[in-house]
Amino acid sequence: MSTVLTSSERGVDRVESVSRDEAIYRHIYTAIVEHHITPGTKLPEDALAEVFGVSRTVVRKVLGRLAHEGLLSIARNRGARVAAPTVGEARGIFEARRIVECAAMLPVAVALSAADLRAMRRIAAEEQEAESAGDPRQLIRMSGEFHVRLMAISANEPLTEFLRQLVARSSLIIAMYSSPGGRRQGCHDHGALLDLLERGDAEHASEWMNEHLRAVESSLNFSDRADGRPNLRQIFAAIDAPESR
Amino acid sequence: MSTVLTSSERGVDRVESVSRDEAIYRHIYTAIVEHHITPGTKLPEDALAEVFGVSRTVVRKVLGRLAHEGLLSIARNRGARVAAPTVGEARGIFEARRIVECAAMLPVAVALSAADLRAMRRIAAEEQEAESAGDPRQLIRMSGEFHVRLMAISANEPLTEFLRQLVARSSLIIAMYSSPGGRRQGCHDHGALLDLLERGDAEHASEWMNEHLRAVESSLNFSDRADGRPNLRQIFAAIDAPESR
DNA sequence: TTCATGCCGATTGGATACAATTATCCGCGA
DNA sequence: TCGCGGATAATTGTATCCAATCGGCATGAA
Repeated sequence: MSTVLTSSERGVDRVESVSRDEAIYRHIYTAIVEHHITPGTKLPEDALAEVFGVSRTVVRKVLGRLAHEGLLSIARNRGARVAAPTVGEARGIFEARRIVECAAMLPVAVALSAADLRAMRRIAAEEQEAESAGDPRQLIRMSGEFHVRLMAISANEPLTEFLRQLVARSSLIIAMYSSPGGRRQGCHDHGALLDLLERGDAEHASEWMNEHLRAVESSLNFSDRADGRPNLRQIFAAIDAPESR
Repeated sequence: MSTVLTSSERGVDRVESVSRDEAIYRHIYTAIVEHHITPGTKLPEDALAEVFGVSRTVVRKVLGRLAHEGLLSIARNRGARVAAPTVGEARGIFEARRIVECAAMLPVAVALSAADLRAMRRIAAEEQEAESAGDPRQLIRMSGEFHVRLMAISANEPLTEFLRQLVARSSLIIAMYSSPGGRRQGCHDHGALLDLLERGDAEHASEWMNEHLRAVESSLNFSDRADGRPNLRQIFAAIDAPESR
């Protein structure tokens, strides 16, 4: 536990230009987005500082950034926790994605080059591979990558950055609300969207995206755990009946 | 210069619940957005710490937040400066606003209540007052307020927060590129948009917003100063001709 | 048994000290 | 006179220290 990661384990020496802050940021970011740590998990400054071999100062900077992106929630004097979006927040995030991603299909279709299309098809293929291989972690990574890279084709930096945050938070939402029995959220083939864009049919691409995001959202199970803390009254109302029988 | 602001000057004691960080953040934020400090101005940690009567630690935290919102640019070991968006960045920001604000007109029109409409009309009226009074600072504040509050009606927190950042950065852009001779950017009457929304005509509201934002953008003068540093070649190419004449 | 209260350990917030990097200014040489 | 180093001052980056706050636990009373 007290072992300090080597620089290769931290992935620092691979690209020398990446600062130490950035490397630590990516570590925690990836751990959250890829479900290595679950919503609600506490992230004590001391422990992180020890793990990464730095002082709390730099850890706090990184935590502040992650909190600003909505991946952590920091309560004063109570430290940082992996964010646990409420149902309301989750709905808001998906609504924002629908508005932004659908509207962006027009500029994306306009800017789409042959090279872009090739790169996107490659990502879609890797996504399919991950699905057949039953690798949910890789699947969620490539699915997010697909949406963000698609937006990046619009060459609009603010929108792309915003969507990156929304996609990351979507991953949190999936960690919290994905129903075990529900079908995989990646089952929709992103290739169909690329076909539409290749034809320059931004109109239908936008509609496709809208339905896609709605499908992902409705595959989630928002009813189990109520907003905020669990709704004890509702839970025990259901349990009492069998006992009294 | 070395005078520490009193708590009333900092606006802290008005609302006791606002933390010190937040108060300092708002001070700097307002100073930037309302053009009290111009793009490119350096903000040394020491000086700010002295002015606000805190240590560099808290100043640094606030600066980091502002940088993350795109209002400051921080270069390593070179400190923070008020951001100076390039022409490309400026275009990207306005494009993002068009995409987001136009698409949001539908949910806004759906959610619009009578109280919302009243509040928005009040803001539009204050905007008009500021314009007739020739108070550009108040005008830019109310214009930004109008757009953000309008988005807030959609009750979508991520989108509203994103737009708040875009509007703040738009203020920076106006500070850099507004042509002195050009007509005031607030000349478009926001009341017309409210009329459309009152009728529930989201379609035309969206079109109106699109044209409005294009009008604001085209009232700017992007040709004078080129991207990044001044394009010397272009400048001297224009100057050489008269000399050789 | 259960709830309230007070103390103690643990963790975070903020300030200061020190290290590292950069910018500036001055002198030197071409 | 202009350009080029080099030394120094200024500013930022990081670590550590101390104070403040919170949560947990034990104790005691109802």
